[in-house]
Amino acid sequence: MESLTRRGKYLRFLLDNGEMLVIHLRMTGVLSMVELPLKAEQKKHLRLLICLKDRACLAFHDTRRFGTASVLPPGETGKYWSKLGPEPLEKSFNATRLKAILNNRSGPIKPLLLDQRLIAGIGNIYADESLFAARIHPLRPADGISDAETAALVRAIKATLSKAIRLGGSSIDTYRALDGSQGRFQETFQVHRRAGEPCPVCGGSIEKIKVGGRGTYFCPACQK
DNA sequence: CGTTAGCCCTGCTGGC
DNA sequence: TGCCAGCAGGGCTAAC
Repeated sequence: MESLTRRGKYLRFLLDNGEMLVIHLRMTGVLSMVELPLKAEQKKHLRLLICLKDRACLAFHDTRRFGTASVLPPGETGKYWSKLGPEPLEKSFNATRLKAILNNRSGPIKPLLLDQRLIAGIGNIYADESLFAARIHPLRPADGISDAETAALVRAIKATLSKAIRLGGSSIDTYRALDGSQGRFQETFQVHRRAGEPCPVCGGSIEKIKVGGRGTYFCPACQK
């Protein structure tokens, strides 16, 4: 293997022969190192097994089978990503950039944050937490968000994603790191999956609604 | 073109 | 206590 990179939510393994293995874990996908022979439990929900040397293998397990893995031929490793929006942690993702994305869009802000063609890599958890940090209601029309709020939202997205990465991600359900360890970002959720619990800022009750078909958690007092 | 609804899938949860 | 409907969600497609 030449290199392992990430673009949005896609893992990209560039192989020696120029092909690219692309893996998307979706919600329940897990990568781990296993050793042959596999135990019965390791065979359950196994989707892909890549054996390297000796008896060491990279295993891709996925209970819900939403995850994907595919191999791109050498000539097609570039255009695959052309539809994805900017990386939110890059310097070039700033208030000006986000403003341009939200401009002239009358729909609610939250589904736009989840649209990978507009911004790459923000999932449902991180959209909820970012909007809370920026004090923006998830149903706010995107083109009605002020310059100051747009700047706050950029800061919130960067801070939320950075913190989640630092804490190893969110192990709500099945997510584990390669070594099997759990992420700890879920311990710091402010609003996500906390319906009925008190808001950490104002003490009011956190509400849950559906936005764009996704469970959405927010504080109706803090987020306007 | 923008927006929305439905589908895929299985394990867990909540309500009775 | 046991059962089962409903929920969870990223990305794709279809429909409007």
